[in-house]
Amino acid sequence: MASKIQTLPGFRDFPPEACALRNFIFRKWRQTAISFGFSEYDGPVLEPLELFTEKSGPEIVSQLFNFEDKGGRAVSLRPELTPTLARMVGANAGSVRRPVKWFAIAECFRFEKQQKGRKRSFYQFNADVLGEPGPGADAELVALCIQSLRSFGLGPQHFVVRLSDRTLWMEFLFGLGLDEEKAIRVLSIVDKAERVDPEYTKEQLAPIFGEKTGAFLEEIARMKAVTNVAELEAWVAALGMAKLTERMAAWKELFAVIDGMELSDFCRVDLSIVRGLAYYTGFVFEVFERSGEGRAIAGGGRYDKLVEKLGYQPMAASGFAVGDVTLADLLATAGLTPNLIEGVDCFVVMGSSEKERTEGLRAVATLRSLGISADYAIKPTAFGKQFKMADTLGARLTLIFGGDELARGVFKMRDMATGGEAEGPIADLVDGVKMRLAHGIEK
RNA sequence: GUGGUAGUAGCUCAGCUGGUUAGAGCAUCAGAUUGUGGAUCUGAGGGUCGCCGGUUCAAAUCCGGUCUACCACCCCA
Repeated sequence: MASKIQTLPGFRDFPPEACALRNFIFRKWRQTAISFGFSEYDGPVLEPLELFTEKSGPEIVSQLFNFEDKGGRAVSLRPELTPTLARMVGANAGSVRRPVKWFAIAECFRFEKQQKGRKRSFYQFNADVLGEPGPGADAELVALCIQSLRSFGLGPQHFVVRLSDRTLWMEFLFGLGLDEEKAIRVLSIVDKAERVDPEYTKEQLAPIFGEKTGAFLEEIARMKAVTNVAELEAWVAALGMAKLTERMAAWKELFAVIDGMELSDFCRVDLSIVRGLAYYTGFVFEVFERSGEGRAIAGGGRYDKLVEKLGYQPMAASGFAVGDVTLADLLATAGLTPNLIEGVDCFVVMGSSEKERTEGLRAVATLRSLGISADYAIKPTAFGKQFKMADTLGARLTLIFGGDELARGVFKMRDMATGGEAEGPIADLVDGVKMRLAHGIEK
């Protein structure tokens, strides 16, 4: 036998059970997004390499599935959807209805070593609001993100949305006299601070703050202790920086919507969330698993400069993404993976005589044409075996087309859950079946 | 890219310090069962023990490499 060819590392097969779970997740995402008035879009899986390097810099190439196509073009499978979206909206900036509320469910690819929750191919639920710079857009996205998780049965005991603000951070650091470059360096140090030795953090900060490093770290500790808007306001007031005080209006607006939608239980202010990339410009948020590892489930934020960076008219933008892999993990650990076995409505049992087969097959075809799912044994099989198949396939109703029944112009229906049986004239097949499917048959 | 752990049937695993023809449960298929499913019993199929090489009279077992998975770094758009 030839060597068995497996899936590439980080890629998955989706046999029916896995596919059913995937589609279940997609369905919830789609339903929720539509219920929020978002419109679905999609884009090419393969894009010019520059689209991604333009946004994130040449360093990301090491994590891209990129190659040269036969026309000599540098191309890459998409690692995310945001640049595609920005292009699409930017190119149609003059004519799209604003605010743009769009979502996508897209397969994305990243060439990196896989581990739990991280594959090389995964599906992302993306939602974005463009053309609306105010906090209302961010609030709408937070709300959608929360509702999309709730639609799976997840609640505040399972996850928490941690909200932060890149604007607040930058103004704070500017207020301390840093320039943009230094401020960004400090952010990346702070971002990692939770995971590394405090002494190391101190060493990293020393060249920037000198002897004030200790004082800075104390201030950071106070800042990170903030968990709600009232505390944030108190912290800002104590600092006495005018720009930060101004910024509080946006926070109040954000939480006015979150409170109004009764989502406060899901949200927490957490300024330790900085998120890696420099292109975030305002509110940012991450959703974390509440129990156990505290893995990140979703993340997003405002990226007002990206559309312009891609060469279009400036347009405010904010968005988030959720991956299918971590979500499926979370659902599994929370015991919220539903039973996805989808049984057929009817299984038609038929005798092996020509008349029985003919009548049975006609019934199958009729039911199917009306959208009632129906299955049968492809090759003539013993009755007992056919019932077994009906059971295995999860049929709700078994229809029996046998010699005894046909001689009287009827067929028999058996409710596979109750074991109850009833007969009906073949002429009224559809009505009989619909009625029994709706109400079952008493034993 | 770096390091750690693991890999035996579709799944979960057993296989003692190397020793005939590699096992079990579940699952699948068939029969008991040619007009009634879930249960039970009987049987079958399914493995080059991840792959390549080495040591040995002899390797699933020991050694080296490699691939893959998981975990921790790096990164996280």
